Amino acid sequence: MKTIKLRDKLIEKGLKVTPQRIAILEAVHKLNSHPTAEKIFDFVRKDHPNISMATVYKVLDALVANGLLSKVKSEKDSMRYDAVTDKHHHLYSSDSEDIADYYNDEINKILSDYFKEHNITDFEIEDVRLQIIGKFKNRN
Amino acid sequence: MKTIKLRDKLIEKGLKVTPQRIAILEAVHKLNSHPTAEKIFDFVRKDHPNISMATVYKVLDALVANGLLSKVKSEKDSMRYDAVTDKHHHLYSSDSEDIADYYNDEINKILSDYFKEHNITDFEIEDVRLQIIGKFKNRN
DNA sequence: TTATGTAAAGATAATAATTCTCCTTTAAGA
DNA sequence: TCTTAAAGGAGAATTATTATCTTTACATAA
Ligand SMILES: [Mn+2]
Ligand SMILES: [Mn+2]
Ligand SMILES: [Zn+2]
Ligand SMILES: [Zn+2]
Repeated sequence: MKTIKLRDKLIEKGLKVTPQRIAILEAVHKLNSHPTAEKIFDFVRKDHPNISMATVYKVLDALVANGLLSKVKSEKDSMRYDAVTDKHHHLYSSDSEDIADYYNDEINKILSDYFKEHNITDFEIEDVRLQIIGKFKNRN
Repeated sequence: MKTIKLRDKLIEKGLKVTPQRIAILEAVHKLNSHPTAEKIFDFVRKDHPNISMATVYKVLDALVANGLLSKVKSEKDSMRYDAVTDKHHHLYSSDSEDIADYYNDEINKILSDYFKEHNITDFEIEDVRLQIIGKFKNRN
């Protein structure tokens, strides 16, 4: 995604446009691997050697709160960040920390139709996400 | 679940039977709310005032590794533990830290049938779990 | 039944991830 | 250009978890 686009998204949300925010947004897009805050920090530091870890966390929080990024749960202690904010699911590796995106509108429809007919007692569904656990093949 | 049952499960797995292990297993069963290590510690401490937090973590790890408990991912920093080790899904509250179990064999079959016919490129599925996010109603 | 080896428990330090506090800088609008 | 609120940087603090080291006690066999 173009920097100018990211800039517009920030403005749209009433957030100040700062080099750090642009850099962090770009980093998550470029890394494209559900990076941790640490990974993002290391990447951004190349161009912004004075950026602080606290800034990374504060910016990530703000971007997630405004829907420009999303958070992904992981088995490990650290949070993972995601440039994809559209509805999608995740493939989790059972033997590494790899997480991959999984888009499937067919299954979205199956689930949405199912839960339209079978509602859960005392629970109002807002979103349904799949955690697909398994092994990535052809990795070298 | 009876203490004697828990004792047998430990023996079956070749784990030494200790009062701490029994107490922690019982605690997770009794709390029945996907408790954190801290919550488990507080509960167990009533009967075992000398138990250490390190023991709680070590025992939880051992029990999870041996399939007597399971772990549940959460949005927050801390892990949650689950007495239910059978296949099931989770309802996550979008406005609190509540997590509830959700069993549904019908949907298990739908998903398993679906993925039997539509396999994911370069990925071998081991398990599919639903994260159902929404709001619990009738809570007081 | 007691002795003994080993796995586990307890105390506490260390580490890792995240948040907070406080001060300085800067983006954006007047 | 000036003003000001919002954001960034440095580092301390907090929280969750893990590691290390010593002591205890479960399990088994003499
Ligand atoms: Mn943490
Ligand atoms: Mn941690
Ligand atoms: Zn994703
Ligand atoms: Zn559960």
